[in-house]
Amino acid sequence: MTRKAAEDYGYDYNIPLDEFFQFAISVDCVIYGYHEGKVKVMLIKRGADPYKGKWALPGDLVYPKEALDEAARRVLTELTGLEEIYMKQVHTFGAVDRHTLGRVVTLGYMALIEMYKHPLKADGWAEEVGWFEIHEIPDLAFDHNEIFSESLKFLKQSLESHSPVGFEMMPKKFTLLDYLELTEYVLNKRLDKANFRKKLLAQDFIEPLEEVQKNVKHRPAKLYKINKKKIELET
Amino acid sequence: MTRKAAEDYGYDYNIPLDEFFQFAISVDCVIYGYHEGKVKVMLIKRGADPYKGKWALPGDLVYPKEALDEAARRVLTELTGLEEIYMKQVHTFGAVDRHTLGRVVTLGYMALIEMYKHPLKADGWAEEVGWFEIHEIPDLAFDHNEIFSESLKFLKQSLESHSPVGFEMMPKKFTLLDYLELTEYVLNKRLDKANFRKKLLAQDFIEPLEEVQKNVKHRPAKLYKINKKKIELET
DNA sequence: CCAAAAGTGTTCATTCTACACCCATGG
DNA sequence: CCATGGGTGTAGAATGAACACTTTTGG
Repeated sequence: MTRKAAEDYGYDYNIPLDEFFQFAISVDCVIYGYHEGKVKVMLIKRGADPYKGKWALPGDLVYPKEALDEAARRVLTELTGLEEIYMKQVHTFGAVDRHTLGRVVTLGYMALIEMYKHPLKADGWAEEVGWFEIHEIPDLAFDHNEIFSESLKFLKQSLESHSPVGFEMMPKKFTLLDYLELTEYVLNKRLDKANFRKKLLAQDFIEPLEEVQKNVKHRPAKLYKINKKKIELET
Repeated sequence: MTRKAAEDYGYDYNIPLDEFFQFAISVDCVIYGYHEGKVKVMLIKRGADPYKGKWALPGDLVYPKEALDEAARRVLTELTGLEEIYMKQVHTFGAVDRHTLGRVVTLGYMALIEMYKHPLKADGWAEEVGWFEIHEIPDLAFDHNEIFSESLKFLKQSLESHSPVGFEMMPKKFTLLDYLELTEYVLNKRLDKANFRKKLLAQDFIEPLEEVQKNVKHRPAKLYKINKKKIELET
């Protein structure tokens, strides 16, 4: 692309247009899962410099012919083996010196998975994969702590307003008190059981099943499911 | 950057790393202003192809050594002559074919200005600058209608929850009913005057002045101002 | 006096919060 | 029977919605 061509397109710069086409784009995913009362985030340990040995968010560069959401979905699927993951773009970070390889602008995504489902596997550039409780995230590579914080802020807001995202971390059939536990853990505060139940059951996307818990040594809890069709109508 | 060097950094791709550094980044700003009861958005008319003659959001390519917010602020300042503009990154768009010049990923920003302050000026690549009522936005160039919609969604949410952003479009001293009018226009519905007052005055960042309106042929309204310090404490 | 917009008070309905209580199961 | 968690009811406070009313100015 010559400068003349660029001008025909409506640009008029003092530096050649090519200079602008030097960026790389990456996606970094904050993958949340719920396991035994705790919400955790999947991190990978970097196997090479920069930040060798540091934990980082899983991510990758976006291919030149790849859509942004597509790239995020690729990372998620490769890492977890799951399709159909809830995923949302949260914020874009692009400090000039955030990456040592060159100018890399990264899109932070938040993803929620049913943790028990996914077969953990280390990737090519990761030595190790681990799950960390969201309240005990270590120092991460690059600006990943900031990306994590933004995503957590969003997750908290969603749970506080009872918008139907937390369910993406639960199994298809779940009890209301499991979900209460998840919410309490993320928000880091106790909630009233009775009021929480009422609030949830008032939402019409949550539907009771005829089934109950098995093998518990107390009164078995009723199981519920999410009706995704009703969710889509709301938005 | 050679492939070997890239591998040292922890990347291992089948295509050379350079291939990834082909993107350009741009920022597109949805600039809102309030004038005579109506909220409007600033658009520029494109002077060249593609989309010659179409209205578009003001924006620009990000320079290789420039931070993202910095680029957005540059666009805003160049266009309006104002410093200190409220500005917020909203969403990033990057469909593969969204731009004819090459792969350009764009960050949508929302900005709010005190409209009466700014001296309108057409830019190099714009034939014309115009303000359009937010409920009558024409077909825009690129994916700019989508960027606009995202920003409007955010603005509506902010106003509904009475978070202190709409004030950025008002003069330093304003009446509560002016602000009511602004809110009604954006949300496109009538609100109860009395309840709106109570709600607003309950927020502690809004403070009454000793001053009142002048030259009106009815009971003059009290003027209020925003205490920015209190806003920062909240967030 | 009147017109016009500013500003207040009251009522009723809805939602939130706290907390006490009952229920079903395994052992 | 008890322990354990599941599940319900209710009273009082806080908030929201609707609407009638009073106040202050210019003319």
